[in-house]
Amino acid sequence: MSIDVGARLRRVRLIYGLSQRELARRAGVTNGLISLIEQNRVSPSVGSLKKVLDGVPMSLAEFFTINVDEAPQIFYGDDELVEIGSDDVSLRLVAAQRPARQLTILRERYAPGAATGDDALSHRGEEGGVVVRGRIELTVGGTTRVLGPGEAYYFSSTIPHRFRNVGREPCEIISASAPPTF
Amino acid sequence: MSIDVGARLRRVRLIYGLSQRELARRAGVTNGLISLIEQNRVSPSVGSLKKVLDGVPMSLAEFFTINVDEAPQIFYGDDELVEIGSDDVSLRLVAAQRPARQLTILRERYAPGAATGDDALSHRGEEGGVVVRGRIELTVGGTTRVLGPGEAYYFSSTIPHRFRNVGREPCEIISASAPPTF
DNA sequence: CTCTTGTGTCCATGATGCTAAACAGGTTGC
DNA sequence: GCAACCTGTTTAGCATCATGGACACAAGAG
Repeated sequence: MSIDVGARLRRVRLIYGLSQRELARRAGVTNGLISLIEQNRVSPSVGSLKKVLDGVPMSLAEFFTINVDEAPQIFYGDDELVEIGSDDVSLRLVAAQRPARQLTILRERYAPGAATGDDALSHRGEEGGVVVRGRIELTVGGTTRVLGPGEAYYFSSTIPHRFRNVGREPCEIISASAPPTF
Repeated sequence: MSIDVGARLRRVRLIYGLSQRELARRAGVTNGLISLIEQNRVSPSVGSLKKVLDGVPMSLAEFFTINVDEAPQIFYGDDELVEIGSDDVSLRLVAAQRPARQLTILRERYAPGAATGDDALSHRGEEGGVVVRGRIELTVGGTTRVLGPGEAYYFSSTIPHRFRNVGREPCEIISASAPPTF
């Protein structure tokens, strides 16, 4: 069938946490147009679609390339980590099946209530990590989940993300990112 | 600036050797529309562009992904072949600068008495060719034969081989080999 | 409760895409 | 010569897109 431009746009917009009006403002179009496109009530001109995507920003190539069906796995349960270590050195690999990984490991500790800031982070590369102690609220794109000890995450750093300790005890995470930003 | 949809479409269409009318017929649109799009006199709707590309066929993702700037060179003039041989054995390479070549095509010219060297050649892949002018003595493994114009050869490059011009006039061969060694 | 501010949807109208057909130029064959 | 057929371009008119604004609903603040 035809490409579901509407669903794609809606997904992209929500991943970046924008309302129709906010996206419209950034793109220099009307909110009504965003609404009509997302409902597939119109087939936007390439020019219009480009304007809209410039507000994200995202290229037309990216837009038509992203797979809306199978989103890459973001959250991993305790039992979804792959053990690649030995008896005395346990190495449990996150996103083992994800191709072309390049990781730098960090150890992060969050005080109760601490967060990575009011604005969401967004930068090059990919990052992932494991909660060792405490509980952390992680927002990636439009999805939010509270992770506890043993649970993990892995996502592309270009998707806006934010960490916040919602527990009463310190939270500890073993994380990795690439390419190194520090 | 904006994506040059017109140039992209024209390039795609010509790569596939279609006229505006033929593409229009396959796509179920009018030839006028193809013309207008290629001139960037309109910004086609995504739906229309998809219809057009279905006539190729090509996906929207492909369409926006292809690099329209660096069009691979198709035709090479005599002086556009890169010389990689020596004085008495001239090897002129086709599409030398093209990245990720799968094939090495050479126009070889042997001066009278010239040879590829005292030791026999041996490398990966397969190679073959046709003698265009003169006579060449080709030794492959234990077999030797003299080939004249119109005659050809094909063998696995791992078998030791050697070329030698046994005639009194220059010998010219068009050869091909894969994977590329240059 | 009202008022404000956010969300997404709907509608009339002007802007633009798209079609059908005519047009102009080039090549082939009679 | 000209007729037939190809090529890409242009144009009038109709269909569709895109806008600006109204509308309905929900969540908070006072």
